[in-house]
Amino acid sequence: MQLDERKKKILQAIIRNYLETGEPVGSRTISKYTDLNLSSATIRNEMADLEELGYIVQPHTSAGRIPSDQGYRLYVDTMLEEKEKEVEEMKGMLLEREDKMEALLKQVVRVLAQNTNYATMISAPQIHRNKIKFIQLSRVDMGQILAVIVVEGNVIKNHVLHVPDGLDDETLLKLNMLLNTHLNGLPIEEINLGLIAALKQQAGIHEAIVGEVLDAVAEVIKEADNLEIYTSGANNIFKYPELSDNTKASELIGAFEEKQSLSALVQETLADESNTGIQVYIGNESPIQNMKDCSVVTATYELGEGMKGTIGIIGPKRMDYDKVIGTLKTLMHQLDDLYKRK
Amino acid sequence: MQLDERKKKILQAIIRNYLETGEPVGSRTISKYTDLNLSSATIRNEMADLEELGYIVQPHTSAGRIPSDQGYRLYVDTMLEEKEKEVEEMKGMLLEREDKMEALLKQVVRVLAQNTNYATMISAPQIHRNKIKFIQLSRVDMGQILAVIVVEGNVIKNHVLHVPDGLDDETLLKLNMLLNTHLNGLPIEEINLGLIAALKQQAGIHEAIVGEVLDAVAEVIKEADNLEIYTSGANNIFKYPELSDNTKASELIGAFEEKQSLSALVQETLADESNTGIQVYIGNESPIQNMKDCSVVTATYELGEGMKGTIGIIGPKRMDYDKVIGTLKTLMHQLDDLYKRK
DNA sequence: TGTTAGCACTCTTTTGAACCGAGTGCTAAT
DNA sequence: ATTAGCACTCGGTTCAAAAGAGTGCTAACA
Repeated sequence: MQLDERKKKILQAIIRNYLETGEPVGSRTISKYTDLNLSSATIRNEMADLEELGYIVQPHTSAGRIPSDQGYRLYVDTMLEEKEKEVEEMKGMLLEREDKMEALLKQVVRVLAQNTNYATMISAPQIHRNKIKFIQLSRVDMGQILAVIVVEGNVIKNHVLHVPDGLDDETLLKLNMLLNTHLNGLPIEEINLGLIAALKQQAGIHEAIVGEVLDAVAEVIKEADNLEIYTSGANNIFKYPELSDNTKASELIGAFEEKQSLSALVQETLADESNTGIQVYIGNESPIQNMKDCSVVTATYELGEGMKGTIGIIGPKRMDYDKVIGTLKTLMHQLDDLYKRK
Repeated sequence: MQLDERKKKILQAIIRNYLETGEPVGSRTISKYTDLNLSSATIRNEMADLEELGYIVQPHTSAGRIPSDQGYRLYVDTMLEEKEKEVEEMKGMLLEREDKMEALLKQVVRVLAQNTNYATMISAPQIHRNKIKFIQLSRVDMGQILAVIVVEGNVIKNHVLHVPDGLDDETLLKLNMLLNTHLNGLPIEEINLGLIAALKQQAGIHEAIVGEVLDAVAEVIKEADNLEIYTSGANNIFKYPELSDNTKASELIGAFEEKQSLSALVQETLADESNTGIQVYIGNESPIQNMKDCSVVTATYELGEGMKGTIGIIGPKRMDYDKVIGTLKTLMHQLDDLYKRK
């Protein structure tokens, strides 16, 4: 048996209706609300076929049909007709351009959640911070030295050193020279034990300071790993009864709070190199086990210089894929614009 | 009518029992489980009195009694006997001392949530950043200048300036001198339009740079206002049926995600100058409307130098006050120790 | 041969009645 | 002042019946 044009139309009608109502849809509904002009009986026959083909499912004998994961998948892959309306509103809200990255991301994720009524997340762009650009020690106070470390991508790390005995200007200058001549422009991987030992030796009695500075450098690298993730609208899941029973809600909220697990999503998304930059995970396809009753739509955004991040929208399987994907697309363009204008 | 000793004992028994079970407690239960040696009938009479006095409430005619807000209040104020057990466990977990403030706070709030099974929050200590300690411009790159601003409390702000035309060493030195001589040690309030104009004039063609630096200074102050709050264990509320119906859960989760509303709690707590540093808000007493079905216990912690922050525990009204208050107390001591050892 | 009307059948949801049990309030006895 | 006892209340449970939604199948039809 094959999926002919009429079956497709019926399937589409079933899914559309189910997306709206969240209730199983029966043959009469379809017969009335499509322009196919077929009786409910005919629809019934077709529905039996569609079920056999695996696109729809009956929760129980005397209920209507709901889309299976496979049905959603077909819908997303071939039947979407993006609608652009409503998305325009968002533009205005984002135009109040923000300088601070963190504030921008928080704003984006918030607007997105309000706009879609789903739970949303965004990961801060990952920056490959390989080279040390600049190191400087300055006296802030008697006994307090500020170490500033700048690595590629203008990621800056501050560290305050306590120097009980004080440090005269000359030594400070010498240490600065020492650090800069040896470390400036150096790829981080090349800082090895030998180099560290050499530095410490040259620093003489101030080797502790060099040690602390190197620790701070190490921390910059470490921070690159545990990427920051911002979320919003977690409580939107309560708008969908199929997700808001106690255990499911608890699991989802937990996953959202413990951002750790969301990073799996980010990894997965960044790894995949599809053409559009948008991916849809339906039910069990999701890389996060807790979200097997949800659909997850992710997008990769780029802020120039290869700074890539991930946006994710988590909702019920019957989410409004059209709208979500449309919204994400415009958002991606907007972030692009934002960067270019900078 | 008055609250004599026996009534107090009965009330205490009712509350204790209700804290454990979450079910309305009846007269027979009390008669059996206390050493008062009274029949259920007598207890019934006393309970009727206690209800009239407003300490307990009947959900419906043929149910047992549950404590009213007023009842909880009396219990918390006069009947607690702190038990220290269980709390010891926490010590170990915190001892892996963390240097980064943010990491420490996240760890604390997480341990606390796991330990108590309630939802928890912690606010980063508020620092009065009044004086500028140090300003420095350094060249990082051709065309990129890094401005570092340190204010009291060692709060550090970095800002990268783009200088398309470059800047020779001499000018850089001059600008540094200019900024430091005028701004170093200056209370932030004293930076007024006159001073700004004077600075800009002296900077001549580089007035734009001075402007940007001052903007960055302004931002440090702004950041002091929207204090950071970390949360954990929001999904613990699902462990208490009385909080996990759809609308309540949604509201609570929302409040937790939108940390904005939690700041009201912080303000309130910091304002109050009680002796113990621990406050208990029961039901409607809570400063946050969404939490009127909960109890909120807050503590103020101090990290020396007047850096004060707030810890909050949010749970059902029948929370284990003894344990929570005990835990908070030891935690406060621990944070104290942590600072002193630094 | 595809479509449709009709009907028996299935299964969930709703409704209502009966009943149970927990707990109270009150009265009368101790 | 305390208590035993009893009638009463009211939510929860159970069960059966009815309603409703939807299906599958058959037979008729174009």
